[in-house]
Amino acid sequence: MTSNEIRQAFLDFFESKGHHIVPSAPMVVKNDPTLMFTNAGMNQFKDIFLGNAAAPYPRVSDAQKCLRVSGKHNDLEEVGHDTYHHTMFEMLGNWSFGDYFKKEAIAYAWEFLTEVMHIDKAKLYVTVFGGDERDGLGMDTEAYDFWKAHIDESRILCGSRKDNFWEMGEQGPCGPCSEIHIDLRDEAAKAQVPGRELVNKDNPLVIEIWNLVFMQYNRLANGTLEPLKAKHIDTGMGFERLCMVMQGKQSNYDTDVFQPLIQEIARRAGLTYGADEKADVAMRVIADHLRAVSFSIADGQLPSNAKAGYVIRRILRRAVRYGYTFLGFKQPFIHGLVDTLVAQMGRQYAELEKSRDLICRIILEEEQSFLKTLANGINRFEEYVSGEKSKVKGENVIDGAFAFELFDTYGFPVDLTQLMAAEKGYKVDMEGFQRGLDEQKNRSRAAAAVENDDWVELLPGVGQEFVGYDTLVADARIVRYRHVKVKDKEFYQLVLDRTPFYGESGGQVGDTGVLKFENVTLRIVDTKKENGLTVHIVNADDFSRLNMQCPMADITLKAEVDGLRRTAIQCNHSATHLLHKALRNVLGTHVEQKGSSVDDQRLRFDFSHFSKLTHEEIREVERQVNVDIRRAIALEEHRHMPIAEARELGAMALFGEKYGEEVRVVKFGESIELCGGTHIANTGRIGSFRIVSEGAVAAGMRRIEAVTAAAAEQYGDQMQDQLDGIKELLKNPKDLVAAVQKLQDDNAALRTQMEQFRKEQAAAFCRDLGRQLEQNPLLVQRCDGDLGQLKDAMLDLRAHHPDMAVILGSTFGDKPTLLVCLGQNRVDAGKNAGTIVRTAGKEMQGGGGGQPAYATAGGKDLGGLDAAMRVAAEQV
RNA sequence: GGGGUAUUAGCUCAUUUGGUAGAGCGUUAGGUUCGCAAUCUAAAGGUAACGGGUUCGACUCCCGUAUACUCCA
Repeated sequence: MTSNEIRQAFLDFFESKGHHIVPSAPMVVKNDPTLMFTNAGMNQFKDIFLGNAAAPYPRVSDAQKCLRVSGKHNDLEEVGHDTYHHTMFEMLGNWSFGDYFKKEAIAYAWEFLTEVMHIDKAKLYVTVFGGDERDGLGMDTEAYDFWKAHIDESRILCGSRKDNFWEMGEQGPCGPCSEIHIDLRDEAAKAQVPGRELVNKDNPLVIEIWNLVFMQYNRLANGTLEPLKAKHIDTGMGFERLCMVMQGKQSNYDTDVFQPLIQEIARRAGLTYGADEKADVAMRVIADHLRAVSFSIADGQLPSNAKAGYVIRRILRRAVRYGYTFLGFKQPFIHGLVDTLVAQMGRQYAELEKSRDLICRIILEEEQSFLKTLANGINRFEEYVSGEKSKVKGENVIDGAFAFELFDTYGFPVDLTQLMAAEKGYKVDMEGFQRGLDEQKNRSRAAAAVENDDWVELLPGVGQEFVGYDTLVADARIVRYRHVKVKDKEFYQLVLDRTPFYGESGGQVGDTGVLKFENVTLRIVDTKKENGLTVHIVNADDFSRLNMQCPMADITLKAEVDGLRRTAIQCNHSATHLLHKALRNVLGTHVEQKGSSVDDQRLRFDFSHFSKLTHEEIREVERQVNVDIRRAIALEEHRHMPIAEARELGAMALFGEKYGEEVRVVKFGESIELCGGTHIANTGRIGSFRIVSEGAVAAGMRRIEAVTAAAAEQYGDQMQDQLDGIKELLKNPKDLVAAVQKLQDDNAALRTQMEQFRKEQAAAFCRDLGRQLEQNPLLVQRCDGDLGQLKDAMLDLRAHHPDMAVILGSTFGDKPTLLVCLGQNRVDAGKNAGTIVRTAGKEMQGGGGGQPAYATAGGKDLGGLDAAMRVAAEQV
């Protein structure tokens, strides 16, 4: 079976068992501060497990793209060196939300593996939770008994809490789990060591393929467990591993998921996969990382210098580095592999196919930039080795601090430093390097310390409702709150049962406003969304005042959104939709939203497009948006439309966004988008729209910033004021541009004339001094003039009068300046203009310095200038 | 979020206790050539990112801001 057939068989199987098949959620996670990327199949259902959202279907199944590169699961450095670690992989899963439980989950898994995949039962082992004293839990006998019906008891093993008790985090839903393992070894190996002794022992051929999690407890903040009312099933099967089993391979990388990529890499490198271990590792690394990076870009996460974007950049760089070192790719090559990947997976993941061009360009640009970083590092390394520093220590040792500087500041991988050092017979002081790295880590950890107290539940089990589409004021009760401390700043986070406040999401900023209770006003400084919860961030002092006054569980507060600010935000958000449509009209339908940020000041819109917008294009886009504003189109909003119907309507969906089965559709005339944000009731209220800037963000990506309403007027006013100011200065000419042009031309001509005049003056001055110097090589004189000009004159004179000594005193403003210039013969005789001006400068309460032949000094006392000149004259 | 580095001519980069801002490429003009490439000669091109401070004097030292790069979280 091909990998695509296997994936389809899985989905078909669970569909036949009454499961609803949902698409993979984006790999890049939004609205969850604890997670940057989807790292497990259950991520997109986290809201449901936490009880923040209702399940759309009782039974669901999918193939989810996942990325494990940061946090708890960080497999990055393992990838390539073995046969089964990946950054990006697919997780096949089936879920039951309060529907079926252990019995069916076990039966389905067994049926799929043995009757659909026809895997030999003699190769399979299962594990169940063996109990844990600390939690006071006994063995999961339920699971054990259900398994007994399918498999011989000698193949059921009991596992520890580490392997067989699954938890999402410190707190929250959790439960025992049951894993299915497969023994892929040959008969001889099996005869030597029985498979059951190798389960969960990191043997690459006795591996876990499926984990069935039985969520039945909730872990409280104090560590104790309470039973869940609704029990859930959460399963995850490694797709690449299943492919390996089904295709009779011993490595994930030998399946058709990776082989097309690996073969293409081998072809381009002129090598054969399997011939050399180091080259093989490199090829696996590149194949894996290409997938991770391409899918991330398709999901809208570009490589960048911070956070999630930086993780993606690092993955790509690791691939470039392996190709560079072990496969001899000194030029960008990874972008050339995108077509192979699209051919392999583009059918299952349409976003990949659609973003092919963008992915190619961005990877190419990143490769070029990293190769530059490498070249830069190599230069620095060569400089260091050829310089003195490395020889001071006597030994051929590269200072650890230097290796760390290369790595930390210039991004040069330390293993490359080691490699280059070895070629020159040097060693790198790795202990010193590690010290630097440790210090860095400690600094970061100390700075990142955030203290989150536990949630205080006031109204357990009470849900929350967002009413902000329809009203800006609502009565609300506090469901729970917690104290948060970030670097000496204290806040409280509140969850309300009803709220008009929009939590930051989809690029729209959170609302601000107040909560009122009797004579107490709580300022809400920001509103955020966390795992589907709207969290209100409240000033700590305000909250303490309220807290002291009354029992908070009983009171009802009045929640009021800052209406003016919200209106400004809504104008910008609605205008963003109009802009999106206008851009597609003017530039073409290749234009797609790649990022959007809307607040009360301005809107920012990133989109795919490959060249700079011309002035005319910008004007046309602006014009179309303003026409839509003048048409005063009423907002047409569908809050709960089935996604299929929305697509039918032609609504624009964004890749990288997670959509449920029911979506909200926001329609202004021909602009139809899936959007959860808040909007103005009628485009007419936007008033006016101006584009403020247009520029590049990355290869193939442009950014527009614009303003609307009052801000647009203000922008126009500023421009007009500037223009009026210029006009007035130029006495209101008929043609302003021509007038400015003339002004510039005149100015240039005058400057040339002035320069000419100055040169002549300086030349005359020089001639004059020259004549005097022929009479007497010592010249002491007061003069006025530009210091720079005098300098040029002096240096010119020096060339012709090796015996000269010129001392000039001048005043600039109310400050005296002394200038001493000596001919070469005097310098050779040991005279030093620098020391002379320094001593002479004291006469006018100043100091100075310079070079032996030419020096200046300044002072504060104008009256001392003559004395200073006299002192200098005595010393030349 | 924290640390480090950088920002100098259109581009790539030099400039050491703070004391005369330069090079290569590119541009322009001229020479050589029927013309082009090539080459020679010359010229133009600078608010040293921005804003403060220290100093007689700041590209250089200090503080702040912006942008980019980079490492850590």
